[in-house]
Amino acid sequence: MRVQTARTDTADRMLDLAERLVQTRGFNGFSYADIASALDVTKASLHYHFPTKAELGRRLIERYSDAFTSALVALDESGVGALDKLRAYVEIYAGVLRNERMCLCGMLAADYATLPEPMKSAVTHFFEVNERWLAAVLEQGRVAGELHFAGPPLEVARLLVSSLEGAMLVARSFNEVSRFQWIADRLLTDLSAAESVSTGARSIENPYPVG
Amino acid sequence: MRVQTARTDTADRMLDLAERLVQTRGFNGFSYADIASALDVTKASLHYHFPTKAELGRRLIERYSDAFTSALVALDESGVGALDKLRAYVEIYAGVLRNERMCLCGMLAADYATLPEPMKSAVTHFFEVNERWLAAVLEQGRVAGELHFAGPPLEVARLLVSSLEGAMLVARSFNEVSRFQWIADRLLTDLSAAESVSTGARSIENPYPVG
DNA sequence: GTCTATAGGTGGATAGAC
DNA sequence: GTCTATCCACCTATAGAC
Repeated sequence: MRVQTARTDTADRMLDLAERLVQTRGFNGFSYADIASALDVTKASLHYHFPTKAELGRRLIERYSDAFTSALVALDESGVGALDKLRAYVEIYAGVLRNERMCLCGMLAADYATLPEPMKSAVTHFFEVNERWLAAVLEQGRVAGELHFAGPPLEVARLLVSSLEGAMLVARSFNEVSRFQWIADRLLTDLSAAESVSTGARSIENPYPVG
Repeated sequence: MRVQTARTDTADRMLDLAERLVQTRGFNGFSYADIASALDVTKASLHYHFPTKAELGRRLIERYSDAFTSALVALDESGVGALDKLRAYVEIYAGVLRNERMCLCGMLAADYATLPEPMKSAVTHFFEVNERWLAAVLEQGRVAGELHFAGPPLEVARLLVSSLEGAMLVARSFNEVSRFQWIADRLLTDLSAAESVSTGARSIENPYPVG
């Protein structure tokens, strides 16, 4: 059993940069040359670790999805209430946006038609995992009397995922994180109040700086 | 004053196809060669009408934005109520999605970081126009007692634009228009009911088949 | 207004030395 | 595991004939 010598493995650094490039420029908006020059390695070295761009893309989603899932599991094990879970969930998105990025899978959803098949199914799987987790949280909150909404939790969960992804997409164009924050706050307010009573100043803390 | 001879001008056909390619594959997901081969012309001919890809992109947004604005003006002049305006607005989006496309400017928002400057400002302008129009409709509906929401209309308008864009983005990945329709219906229901009472089957008619 | 031809560059990807 | 060198397909864009 051998621990990696380098603090950050080369392949990981490649993935880190590739991830940022996809999240900012899209899957068709960067090249192996971009990564190679930034990391001071050759394209050939990149191809050693990631034979094809399709494979690189697949690995990116895999890693991103796993990290996301871990964060959601950690939230479940934290024992906090449903509303706080939703706040933390929103904060993950906000952290991504603060780094001037779009959600990896939200970005890939835009590029969807041009993606190789393995990446396509990984993208939709990401959304489904998120929707299922949110649906469970919503149900938990409804049972606890903490959240109020009509209809199936999964349907509300889908509204949340779509709205947050869209809010990131648009807010990033304006380079205004506040655009995202206001929308996210309003979505949560509408769920936590018995009737639609969302006015005044809302703010959310900052516990999950991510990505 | 001379009417174009051809039923559809060549430049228009080029724009039509380029628009579809951007809406399905993104601005970095197609080439002049794609358009040329599909229309049976040469790349050089394309460059005659649209010297650079940046100029082609700018013209695409211009045309799309103008068509959208015309549709909104027509709605204003139709004299229908605020809720029906919102329904028609949603139906424009639904029509785009049914053609297996993403909103042009929603797609370009994903490609934003890679766009030439003139395209960037045209994209954000599109969103602002939509938000302003929606804010006016929301205010109209609130005054008429037809819509119920708290806070500034512009804030709710931004929620609507972002949520609809996100719903298109995600629904297109699943190739499920119904995902979009459920979310859009729920958004409108939440605005039209005094309290959040959205259950059961909702449906919306189909008056604006669009691009 | 459309064509042929091509420039000049970059894309993803591979062979083979070290 | 990283390099040099290279392939070939494709990219945006232009020159100049018709």
